Amino acid sequence: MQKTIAEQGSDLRMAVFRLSRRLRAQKADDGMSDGQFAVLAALYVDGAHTLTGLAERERVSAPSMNRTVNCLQDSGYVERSADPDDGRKTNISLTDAGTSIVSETVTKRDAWLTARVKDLPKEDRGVLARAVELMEEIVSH
Amino acid sequence: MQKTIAEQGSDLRMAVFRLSRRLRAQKADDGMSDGQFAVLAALYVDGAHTLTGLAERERVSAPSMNRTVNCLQDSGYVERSADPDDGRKTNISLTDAGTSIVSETVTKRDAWLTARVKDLPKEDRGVLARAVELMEEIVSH
DNA sequence: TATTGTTATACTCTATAACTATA
DNA sequence: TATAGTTATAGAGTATAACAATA
Repeated sequence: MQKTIAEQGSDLRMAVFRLSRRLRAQKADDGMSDGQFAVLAALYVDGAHTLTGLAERERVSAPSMNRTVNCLQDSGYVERSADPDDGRKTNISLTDAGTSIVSETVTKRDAWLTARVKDLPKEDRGVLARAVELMEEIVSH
Repeated sequence: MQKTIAEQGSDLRMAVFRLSRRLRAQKADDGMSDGQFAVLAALYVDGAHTLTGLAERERVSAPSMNRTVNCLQDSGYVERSADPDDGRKTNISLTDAGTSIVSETVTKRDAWLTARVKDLPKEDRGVLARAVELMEEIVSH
C-alpha cells in the first residue's frame, strides 16, 4: 500500500508537531512560558536586541513583547540599558542568570532526546541525520 | 567528521523546532484556533468521543474542552447526543459541515509542505517517511 | 512627521472550584 | 460515594489604540 505524496506530507507535519510539543515540554524552569524562553534563546544566540527587534523576530506585537520582557526582567533573566546613540532605543540583554537558565534548559531538552536517539540502531540514526538535512532544506526554501 | 550522538540529538531538536515553527506559520485562516481544529481532527480520525474523553486526549481540563466544544457546536461543526446507556454521558460527533471543514483545512495546511516534499528525489522521500516512523517511536516512549 | 517604547483596555484560552444529574 | 458534564470565576498571554519621548 503506497502512500501518496500528500499523505507523506501530512504524516511529516503530524510527526514534527508531536515531537516538537514533546520536546517543548522539557523545560528547566517550570514557571517560564514558551514565549519567555524563546526570547531568552534569541538573546543567547544573537546577542542584545531592541524591544521592536524582539517583537518582530518572535512575531508578536510590541506591547506583548514589552510584557514578556518585563516578566523576564522581574525574574532577573534580562536587563535593559539605554542605547548610547539613539535615546529612543532600549537594548535588552541576558544577565548571567539568564545565560545560565538557557544553557540548563537546552541541556535538559537535549538530554531527553539524546537518550532516545542513543537507543536506536546505527542505521536509524543515519536516517534521522539525513532527515535533519532534508528538514533544514525544506525550511530554508 | 563524525558527529556525536548528543550532537545528532541537538541537530534533530533544532530541525524539528524550525520546521514546526514554519508549518505553524502556514495558518488555516478560517477563524478556527489550533485547539478547536485538534478536536475536529480527533473526531474525524477516531469517531465520537465523550467530553471527558476529548479533554484527556487533548490534555486540557474538562471545562476548557466544554468551551471549545460549545464554540464548535455554535459553528455547526459538531453535535451533542445523549448516550443511550449512560445518562451522564454526552456523545460528541462531527456534523457534515464538520467533516468537510476538516478535509479542507488539512488540504490547506499540508499544501505548503507537500509542495516541498514533492520536489525531493524519491530516495529522500523514503528517508523522510522512515524518519516519521522513528519520530513517532521516540515520542511514544 | 516618523519611530521607539510604554500604558490602558479588552478578548481568547486556560485553569480550579463548585454545582447538577446520574450510576 | 463516584463520575460526567456544566457554570462561575480568575489568571496568563495576546491584540489594538493612544500616549510620551526622541530622531
